[in-house]
Amino acid sequence: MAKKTRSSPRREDSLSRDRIIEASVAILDGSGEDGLTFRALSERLATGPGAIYWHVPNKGDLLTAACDAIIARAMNAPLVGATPQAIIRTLALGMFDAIDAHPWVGSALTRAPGQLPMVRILERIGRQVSALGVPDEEQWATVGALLNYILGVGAQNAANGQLGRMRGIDRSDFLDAVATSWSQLDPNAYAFTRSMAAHLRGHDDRNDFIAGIDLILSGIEASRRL
Amino acid sequence: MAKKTRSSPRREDSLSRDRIIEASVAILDGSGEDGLTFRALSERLATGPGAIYWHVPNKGDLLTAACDAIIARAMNAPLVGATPQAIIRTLALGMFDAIDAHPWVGSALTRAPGQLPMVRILERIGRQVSALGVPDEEQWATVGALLNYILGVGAQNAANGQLGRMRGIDRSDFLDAVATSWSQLDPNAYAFTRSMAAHLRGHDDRNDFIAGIDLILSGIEASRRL
DNA sequence: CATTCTATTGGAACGTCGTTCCATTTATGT
DNA sequence: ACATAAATGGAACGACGTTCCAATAGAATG
Repeated sequence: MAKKTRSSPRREDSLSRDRIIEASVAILDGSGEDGLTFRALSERLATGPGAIYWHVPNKGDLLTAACDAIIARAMNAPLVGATPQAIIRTLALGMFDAIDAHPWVGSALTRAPGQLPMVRILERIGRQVSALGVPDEEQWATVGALLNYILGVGAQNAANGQLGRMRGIDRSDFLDAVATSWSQLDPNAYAFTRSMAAHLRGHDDRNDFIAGIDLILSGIEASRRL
Repeated sequence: MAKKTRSSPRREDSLSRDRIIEASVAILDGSGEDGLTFRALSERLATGPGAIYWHVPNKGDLLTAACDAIIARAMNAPLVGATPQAIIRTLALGMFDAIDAHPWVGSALTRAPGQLPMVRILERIGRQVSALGVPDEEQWATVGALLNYILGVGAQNAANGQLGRMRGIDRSDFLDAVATSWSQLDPNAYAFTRSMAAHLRGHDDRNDFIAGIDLILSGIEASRRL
């Protein structure tokens, strides 16, 4: 890769970081994480791997950049919300929907700690936590609770999609298979897990996700009242 | 790979699933996720890749099995706790410490959704949530909040360790580098993140982690009182 | 004890990946 | 028009997960 210089492209059909990222997102959406290879990318862009490396340092950075393109879109959506709580809920749902539409974002996020995509989310949520009146010394832990919960659900959704794809079945069939295997566990050793198997079938991911957010929000409120 | 039959080994130095998993854990601890290859494993066990495949179906399953060995140890530790809350705190800290000692477990966990290692954690936490008096229909979301938070922190710790290793620096130096890059962000667009940069240096991961657990626990309590 | 059979072994080989290298092409500045 | 530098694209490298298969070693059989 090299430093950037020129402002206007030298050729009409020239390569650019943005075109590469755009193509990467398309491949990731269409073929999942494993589908993104420099060879697939070369073919789609009608070029060779070497040309791509002129614009992008390595695959990890490319994945992070593709992830950031999605996150930036999700976090720049206009926020209509009366209270900080309402805005946090909207932000969280925005993340959920973004990862639901682009499952690879879930795992890409966890591989880029402290980098741009994560910082975007941290900032948006942090401001609302601050607006909530959480004292300075508790803000990190509070934002961390929300952020890590969102990341945890996202990573889980990503993994479900990935495993399902590998076995050639869709997400709900995969969850069904998990529910079946849970219901065959030892009744004594895994009583709780067995009781959850029923709930796992046909539950609403999104509802359960936002219920978790509400739980944390009410924890924040409870702590604030002490 | 093949089906299991024999009970006693045919040779003294014979291969076995357990010996392979044990060696995998050693390699993962010593060289991180990328260090675990069938070639490295072959060398350590003084055999060839083909022999390993007789006992293990593929790399993914091997990683999950290695992960499960760590999780099983952590979740079978004796639990002394007066209240369900205290037990949940102990379990969560056990997970934190296990991932801190074996960072690769953090990312291995997210790649095995609904499988044995996750189920172990789900069961242990679920029982305490149940003991807490959370109504049946809220148990899934409640356990999910705790579990996903733990997973999120774990994945984050794993990623920090992995990125640090790649750059040849240790964890605290890596966090320091992140803090530096945060403090150079635009003051208007990233005011909150900048204010967190200071906290990031020299904070106690473990304390912040348990503070998040307490936040969720108090949210559970608050919801229960409604 | 000799022989057969089958579970296991270990190393060679295949296809794919990320990445590097480099000869070639294209636009710019003189 | 020519020299220079930016940008391209395809060949090649080393490492990986996995498959294949000829060789072994203990168990079972006679």
